Amino acid sequence: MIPGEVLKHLKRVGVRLTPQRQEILQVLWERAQAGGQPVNAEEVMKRVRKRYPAISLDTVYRTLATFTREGIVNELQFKDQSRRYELVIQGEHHHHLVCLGCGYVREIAYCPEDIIKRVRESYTDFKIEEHSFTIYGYCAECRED
Amino acid sequence: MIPGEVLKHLKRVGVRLTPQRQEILQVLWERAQAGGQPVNAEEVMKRVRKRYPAISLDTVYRTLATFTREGIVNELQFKDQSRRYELVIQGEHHHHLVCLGCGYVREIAYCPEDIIKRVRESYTDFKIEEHSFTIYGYCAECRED
DNA sequence: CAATGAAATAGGAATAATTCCTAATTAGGA
DNA sequence: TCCTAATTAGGAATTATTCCTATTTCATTG
Repeated sequence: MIPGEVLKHLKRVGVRLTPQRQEILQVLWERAQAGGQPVNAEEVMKRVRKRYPAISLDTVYRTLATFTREGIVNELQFKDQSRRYELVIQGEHHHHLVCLGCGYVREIAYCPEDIIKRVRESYTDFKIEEHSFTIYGYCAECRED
Repeated sequence: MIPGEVLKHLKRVGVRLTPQRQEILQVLWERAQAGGQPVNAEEVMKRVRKRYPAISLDTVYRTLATFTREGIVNELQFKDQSRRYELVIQGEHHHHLVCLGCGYVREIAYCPEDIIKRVRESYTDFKIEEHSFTIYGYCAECRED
């Protein structure tokens, strides 16, 4: 089930709850339940099409952008050039460990908050909005040595 | 002048020193001298063409990939979808503060080494190769409030 | 519960960034 | 100087994302 909170939030900020958006949310939710591997737009489209065959890729992109703007979704940009998305779980914050071989993503709970705080204090004219921290390497299956 | 060390390194690892590569290196070097704002491939091509009009974009991409592989260049991927590159200055390591308005990049010296260490220790089956840490926000000129 | 208007959608075209392909050229060791 | 594997130019192809526009629809209001 889609978290009721999210639906309430969308309603509150005046984002219409179309069936397409509900399906996309559903797909993201299922993904989060099934291990939290981030998805790209293409993948979201494929999954949504199983239940809603007419959805366009453009709608998926627009919706993901809207959800990102509303803080419901995180838009991730790794080195592999395609954006991936993950549902934001309430009050949770994490970073990623990405395998350069297979692309598998693991969450890491640590966050360099101390550095962000220091940067905020030393660059007072810069208004910090967000940050990304990603560690790349090779997982057990992909490493060669 | 291009750092002699880099040329030596390329020779040592068997990477041919073509005029195209020298020009690209020169451009990256000049960029580093002039404040260190990272460049994308298109920009590198434009600059190289001033002195070497025939160079192709493909060559620029290939060369930047080669340099990255050799550790001479850092390939950066910010949220704006285009890759940017910067010359690696010997023994120096830094991260970035990026303006979401104008794209201006500032270097930050702090690095979350402690976290990387901890991750290395707790995920022993994962072979860490690199990491990226970027703070996004708005610079003095672009912030609205 | 029907009308209405702004918001959202489908579908395809357009754009942007990057990579691929191939014949021709060239660096640099022998 | 010769030779060969590495590299290049140029354009085509691919991939990811955004734009465009006519049509549809949500959800508010009467």
